[in-house]
Amino acid sequence: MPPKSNKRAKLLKAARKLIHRQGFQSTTLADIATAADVPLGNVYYYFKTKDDIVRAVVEERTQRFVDLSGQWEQHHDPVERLKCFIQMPITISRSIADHGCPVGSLLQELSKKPDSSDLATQTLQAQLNWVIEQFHQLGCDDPEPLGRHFVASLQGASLLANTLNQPSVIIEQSEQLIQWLHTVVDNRLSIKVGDATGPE
Amino acid sequence: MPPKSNKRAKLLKAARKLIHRQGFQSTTLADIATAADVPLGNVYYYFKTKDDIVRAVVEERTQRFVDLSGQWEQHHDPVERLKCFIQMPITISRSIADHGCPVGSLLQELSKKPDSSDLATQTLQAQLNWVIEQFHQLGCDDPEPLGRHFVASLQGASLLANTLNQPSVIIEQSEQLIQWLHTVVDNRLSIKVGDATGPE
DNA sequence: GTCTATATACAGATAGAC
DNA sequence: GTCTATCTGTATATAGAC
Repeated sequence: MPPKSNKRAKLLKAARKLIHRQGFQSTTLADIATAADVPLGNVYYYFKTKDDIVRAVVEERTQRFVDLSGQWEQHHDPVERLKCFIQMPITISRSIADHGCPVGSLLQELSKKPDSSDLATQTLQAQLNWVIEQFHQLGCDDPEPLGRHFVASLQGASLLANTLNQPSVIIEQSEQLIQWLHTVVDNRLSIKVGDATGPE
Repeated sequence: MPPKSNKRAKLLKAARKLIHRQGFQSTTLADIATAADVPLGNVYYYFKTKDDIVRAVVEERTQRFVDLSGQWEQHHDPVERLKCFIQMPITISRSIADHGCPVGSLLQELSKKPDSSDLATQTLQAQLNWVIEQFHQLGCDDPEPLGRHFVASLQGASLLANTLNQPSVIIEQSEQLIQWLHTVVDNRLSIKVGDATGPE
């Protein structure tokens, strides 16, 4: 347990950063090795192939989201949890304006790669499922389209912020999304109040 | 003027298709040459470098949008023109579900390439400017955020349709966008009616 | 576990005959 | 203008010493 090397972690961290900045294909193993301060030949002790590295990066990102969303469970109101979700891209809006959404841009690249489509969509799928679950818990009759709109809005905002190189686009569109979220919740309440067939 | 070879056009067409399916970096000149039925060495007579090819593809796409939007001028109502815009992704929704938005996915890839950011964003910038102009002509006080929301919604929908491999996501989100468009127009009218400082 | 040196493959680009 | 053969660089991956 003790002197276990941290080289694998250093490689993963370097890979995550470089893949976000340069894309997967443009990032060479030599780039990653140099950034992690590990000799090139040693990389293969930790990862059999380059594909193994990107798989580890994606799975780490997915796990990170699972952990984060777990923390958000402390909020009893799903609306508050969804606002936590919106806060994510706002926090890294500078980085998104510079290099795109780390989830969305890698998804686009990997989805064009043969035999990688499951891996490609893994993180966004997890986010989408979680978001839909929140709308479900809010008692929305049809949570799927709402969840898709929610996730699509943020992905679209990220792409546009990247296009214009303006982090403010993320903030601006997030505000519009929060307004939309409130109208959705308000409509649902008014329906529930007047609808004897609703839950409770 | 007479027997001018069509090889350049065939190469461009093949490049457009392959870049959309495989991405720019994964598409080799040999791929393009084979698909266009042109010997590899002959490609360089028409395009100095591989970067020249992708530049031509992007500029062709931008020009195509300019031509299309020009046709839409026959509609006097900007709302009708915006609906024409929405119709674009719907028409190719199967293709988007399979390979992503041809504009958005190439943008993400090129924007990570050094010295390509202007080219990368060219087509989406043209679309965004045109959309904003429509909201401006509608008399909206603040057309920029509205235009960004409009474009972001469709890009987000395309990414999600690709993620889920479901063309229906495009249709579904487009319907939500049209509803939103109508509320924007209705609000603008009610404000204009009650606002003595408005235009006219 | 770590690292140097290198094998292998392939893609962009060029030379030069026709 | 067209095409074959090939050069050159570079990236993944491996061999094998330590």
